[in-house]
Formats: sequence, C-alpha cells, structure tokens
Amino acid sequence: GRPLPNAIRLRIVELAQLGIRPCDISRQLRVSHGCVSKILARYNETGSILPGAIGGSKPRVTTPNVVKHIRDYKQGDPGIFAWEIRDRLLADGVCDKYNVPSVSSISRILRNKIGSLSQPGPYDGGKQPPPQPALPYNHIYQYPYPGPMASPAAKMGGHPGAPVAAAHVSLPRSWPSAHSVTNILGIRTFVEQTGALAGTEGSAYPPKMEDWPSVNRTAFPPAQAVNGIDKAAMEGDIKYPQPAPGLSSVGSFLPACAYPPSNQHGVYGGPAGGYIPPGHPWQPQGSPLAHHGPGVAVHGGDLATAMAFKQPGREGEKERKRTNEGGKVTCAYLVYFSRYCK
DNA sequence: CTCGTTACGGTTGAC
DNA sequence: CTGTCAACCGTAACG
Repeated sequence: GRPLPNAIRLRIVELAQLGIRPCDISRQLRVSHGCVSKILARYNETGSILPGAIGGSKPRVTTPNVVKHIRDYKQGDPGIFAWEIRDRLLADGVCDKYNVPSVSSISRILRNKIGSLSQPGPYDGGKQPPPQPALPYNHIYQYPYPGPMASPAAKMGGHPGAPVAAAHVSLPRSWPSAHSVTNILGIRTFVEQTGALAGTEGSAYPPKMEDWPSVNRTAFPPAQAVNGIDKAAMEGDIKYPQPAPGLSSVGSFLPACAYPPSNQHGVYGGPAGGYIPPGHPWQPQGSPLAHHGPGVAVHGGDLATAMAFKQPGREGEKERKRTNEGGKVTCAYLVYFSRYCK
C-alpha cells in the first residue's frame, strides 16, 4: 500500500517520545502495531521518519557520460577489451568501484550502442550531462548516498562557515536527498519565523503530503541551509559520521532508506543504520516534525493532547526507557534559532 | 497483553 | 501509451 502520511508517521514518533507505548499509539492513531513498530525502529536506527523510496528503477551505472568514455576508449583503441575499459573507467575516475559497469555491461554497450562507432550519441557535441540526474531516482523519497564518493558537502563537515550552498549544488552528484538541509531546516525555520505552527491537527491531511518536500524546497532560500548545517556542526552532533555528514546532519528528515555504499544495485540492505544513538537528544521536543506544512506542525495543543492520552494508570509503571530529557536541548534549539534565524 | 517479525497483497515509478 | 519489474508499503497473523 501507500506509505502512511508523514503527519501520522511524525505523530507516531512524537507520541513515542512522550513515553506513550507503541500499543497505545497503535490504537490511538489506528495504525497497526507492526507499522508503529517498524516506523519507530527505523526512526531509532536512522533518525528518519520518512518512508523509503517506492517504485522506479535502480539508477543506472551506464550513464551517458560513462558510455561516452567507453566510446572514446574504443575509438582510441579498437582492440581494447571490456575489462580494460573497465579498468580505465576506474583509473580515469569516470566511475568508482561502486558504480563501475560490469564487464558484461560494457560488452553490451560496445555491442549495442557503440557497435557502429560513427553514430554520434545523443550527448555528443560537447555538452556534458550530469553524471546523475538532478532527481535521479525518486523525487519524492530521495535517497542519501552514503558512500565513499559522498558529496562535496561531506567535505565541509567541520566547516560551519563553508558555503553551504554546496549542499544544494552537490545534490545531483551525491545522489541525493531532496530532504536536504535546506528544505528541512528551512521549513522549520520558516515555520518558526512566521508562526505558521498552527497545525490542522487531526483534520484531513493534504492528499499528497509526500510532495511537501519538493514544494517546500522551492519556497525557502538556501541561506537557511547554512544555519541548518551550522547548527549541526556547532553542536558537534553529526549523527551520520559515515554517510555524507553534510547532508545528513539533519538526521530525522532523511529518508529512511539508504543505499548501502557498497553497491547501488545489490544488497538493498534497507536502512543504513546504526549511526544514530538512541534518544536523539538533539531533537527538539520530539519534532522531527515541525518542518512539515500544515497538518503536521507540532504545537502546544498537540503536545497537550498527546500527554492527555497518556494513561494515568500506566505512568511510571515500568520505566519507559525513553525518558523525556529533551528539555535542555529544546531550549538550546530555540536559542539557536532565535539567534540565527532572523 | 505487548511487541518483533514476516507473508501477503497493494501501490508506485523508471524503464 | 502500456506493460513489466522491482522496490517499498501497511496489515494481519504468528510466536
């Protein structure tokens, strides 16, 4: 079926952070407990509330650029072997070991596309298409690409002042996340700045909630992203040391699913997990959510509601490991925004 | 009763 | 434009 609306996903995490038990969340939100379990588990593991990418095809390794190089190699040395081409693609940095085409793929390319060497390809003529489409796989549920070839943004991990716009620019190359720092924190900032926090709580959700990210991205200036990264960097709270820190410092908004660095096509291992410590203390009052548009915003009423839902009889029964220690962080967070987001 | 896991059928989107 | 394929989804059932 279709993924649960982000608002609901968000709420699940919210309620869980308030100490409400999964079974209660399941009942209140009328979502199967299996689903609640899955979403919470994923959130704890990856920091993301977002569903994985649905549909579409795997990104191809034989991009036009790669084909072009293969053609060049073949033209330069008609007797070249496919495995030699493969080695050259690696040596020339056209591909890395994670996305280099297989020998058989190269053979197929030679046979099918370059069989008649004279034919100019669609990309001939000087213009160099980007290695990856801007929105390569799924514009709704983007994948981060936590790999060795991480985005340029990764390099600025420790440089808060660095031109964060790079995070944006790098998107195409890094096989990227639409839920970039920009749209994520940007939204949040926007929400806070404009007081747009009033949610449509409980009422009908926008039909296409998944589209928010893209909508939002266009709505906010990149400058916001700087603050976003700044914050993450300043607090030394990079949650994803491994995968592209630049992009992933906003853990909670990353899509849940990440392709393993080892192989884009193979082992779809699911969430590349483990790099987020439980608790996510850096997350303000349990709002992986606040960045969302109407319908998801967390506001006082929501919290009150959530709290009210807590069954008195149950409270303190057995220590629910997730103690709500968010207060301090929350303050820091607010201070941060009040200071930097004006 | 709670909750992690998984089979199943459905939806999605690139090709 | 339609069909195929492979990905993820949430539910239901099991343990």
